Amino acid sequence: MSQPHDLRNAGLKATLPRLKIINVFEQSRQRHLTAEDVYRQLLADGLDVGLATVYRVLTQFEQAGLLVRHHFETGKAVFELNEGKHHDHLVCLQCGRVEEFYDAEIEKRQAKIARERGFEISEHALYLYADCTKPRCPHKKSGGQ
Amino acid sequence: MSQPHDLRNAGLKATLPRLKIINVFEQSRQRHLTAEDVYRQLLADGLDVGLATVYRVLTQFEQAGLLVRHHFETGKAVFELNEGKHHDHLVCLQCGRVEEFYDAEIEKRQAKIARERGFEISEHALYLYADCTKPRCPHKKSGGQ
DNA sequence: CGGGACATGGGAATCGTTATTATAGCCACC
DNA sequence: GGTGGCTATAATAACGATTCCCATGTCCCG
Repeated sequence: MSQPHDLRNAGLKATLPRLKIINVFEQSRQRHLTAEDVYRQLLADGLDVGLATVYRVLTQFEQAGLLVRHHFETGKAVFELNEGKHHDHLVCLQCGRVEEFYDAEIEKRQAKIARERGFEISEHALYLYADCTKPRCPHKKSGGQ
Repeated sequence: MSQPHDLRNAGLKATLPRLKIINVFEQSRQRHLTAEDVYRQLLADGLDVGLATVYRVLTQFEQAGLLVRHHFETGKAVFELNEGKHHDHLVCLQCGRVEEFYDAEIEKRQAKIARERGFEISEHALYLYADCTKPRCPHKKSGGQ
């Protein structure tokens, strides 16, 4: 589990809510969590935290580079631990699970397209939405935490 | 401009708000409009329409396949006419304008990635977010119409 | 043209998220 | 180890985007 040290390195005080929030991500079997997910998990763990604090801390963690924020297509934001290696997302519309992938050729062509139009890519988001209707859909929609 | 017939084909009554909303998209020089954009344009055109109606109709049009909805990263939805040809989006973070592009190689590799993992892509979204800090940023944030 | 079904408008409600503010917790310094 | 000062927190209000609700208006088949 995360050490106070991690937070200090990120320029953040090691408060209980912050430590617990990092912990939720490290313990969760779902990589991608909404603010609401994190909030409910904290309450379930017996920590009486405010929803506003969860939002504030998630944003701070994103700015500190500890988390990455995604918007998928629902309109609600989801967060995942930032492990340094960029990847894109394949979202299964049947079970809601998210698979990650990386394709160097796609990355290369994205950069080329932007360059041709006189832009510097600052970030990008590639989401594939798929139906895995086959019986062997690898994931079940878990009831979650 | 759109005919009542178009709407009837889509299974929708040809009401004045609906006809006008289609018209706003056909007349606008901005391809991508928010519900608010459409609403303000209708008021400017002298049609006393309700915002709720705009949202309702945009959703109906999306379901009928007349419009496509995107979420970019702002959280607000934008709509564009569905002209049948798929494309991806390059979003300028400076001026808010959207450029469209299509890259066959990227499309091919997306399909391949999904296939390798046993998925059928039902739709996908590729957004490149860019800073065009150069003085020659090709678009100014227009006040609209 | 008239009746019935459906669409509309207006405002209130909802949802996700952010701002506000008085109180509580963290930690550098002693 | 205590304590001051500064920052983080909880609670709630505010917020913008979107949806719901329902009395009224509009469309269209006959």
